[in-house]
Amino acid sequence: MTTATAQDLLEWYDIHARTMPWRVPPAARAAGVRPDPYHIWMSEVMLQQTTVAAVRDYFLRFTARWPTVADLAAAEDAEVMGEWAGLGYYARARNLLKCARAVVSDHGGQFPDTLAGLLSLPGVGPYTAAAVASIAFDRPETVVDGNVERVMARLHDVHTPLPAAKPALTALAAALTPATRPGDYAQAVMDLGATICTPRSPACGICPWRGPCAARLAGTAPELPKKTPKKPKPTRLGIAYVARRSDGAYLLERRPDRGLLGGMLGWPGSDWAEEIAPHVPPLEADWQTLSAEARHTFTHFHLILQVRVTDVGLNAVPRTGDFLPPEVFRPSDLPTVMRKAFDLARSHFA
DNA sequence: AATTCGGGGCC
DNA sequence: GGCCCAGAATT
Repeated sequence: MTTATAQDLLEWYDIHARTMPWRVPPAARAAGVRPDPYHIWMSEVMLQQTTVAAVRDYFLRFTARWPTVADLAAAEDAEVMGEWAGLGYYARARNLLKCARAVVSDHGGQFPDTLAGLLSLPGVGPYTAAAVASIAFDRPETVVDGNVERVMARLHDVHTPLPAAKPALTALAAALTPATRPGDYAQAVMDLGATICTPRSPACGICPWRGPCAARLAGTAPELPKKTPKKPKPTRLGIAYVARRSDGAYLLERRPDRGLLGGMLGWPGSDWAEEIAPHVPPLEADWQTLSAEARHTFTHFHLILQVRVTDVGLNAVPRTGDFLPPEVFRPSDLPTVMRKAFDLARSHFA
């Protein structure tokens, strides 16, 4: 049994590092190229509980539209929320904008370069602060994400279930973090977790840490890390109202900043509960219920959304929401469940 | 310590 | 269907 070292992983990373739009490859980093802290921060926020494949196009659109943190700070809320639509966890988008504005107003447009400074920013927690500090500012901070938890649990054959095991796994990860190339090391562990030490059927035979891995020796790698079982998801019901005006405008409303889909554009409707909640339609009209419902699963419940549609004239006055004309309303600004409802309604209007 | 927050890709 | 994902904020 050998001992796991950061050096062994870095040598693997020098050859096998994945390519990502926000990443500076190890060879370029060695030649002195520094990552843009704005790019690292934005990619890390987008990557929270989100796959690299899902993030890539969003990252490219955001950085093309807002090339600097000052550009982003000057954006309208609705622009940023619309550009984030479909990526999920919309509190991230609200905090992204808050954070950009804080960097401009409180830090002279430069991201703090310490763990504590980064932790003070909205939407930046222990993981993201360590990622930006190590990758963008070359500080020896320890990133602990799902990949690191899995790699450490296997490397040391830890059977304590998550999340209880997190402090122990964090300590094990910290003990391995090197003083030199901490950013490359952080990305190397995550690449290892994403490509070799995967949740199912890990490729232990080609792992740079196959020698020192305790779980490989014990044969327990595929079943680690253990996790406490999660609660079943209930089903909730609701109604969404899609009103189309004769000029092509649609009746939409901005959801409150807190809670589910907070800050996002959506169709007026009932609350979502075990039964259809009592409510008043957003507009007095002849509503038609579509035969198909929109089905959608959120983090903690399934939703079956009944869709009601109507055509109204130019003089229609809504109780709630605003009619957005075609040149203002982009369906891509809608979160996914609202877009599903729109797709059903659109086939009705067509 | 538990819960609330999205969405998609993979079995 | 459930599981996973470069988690953070709230209660």
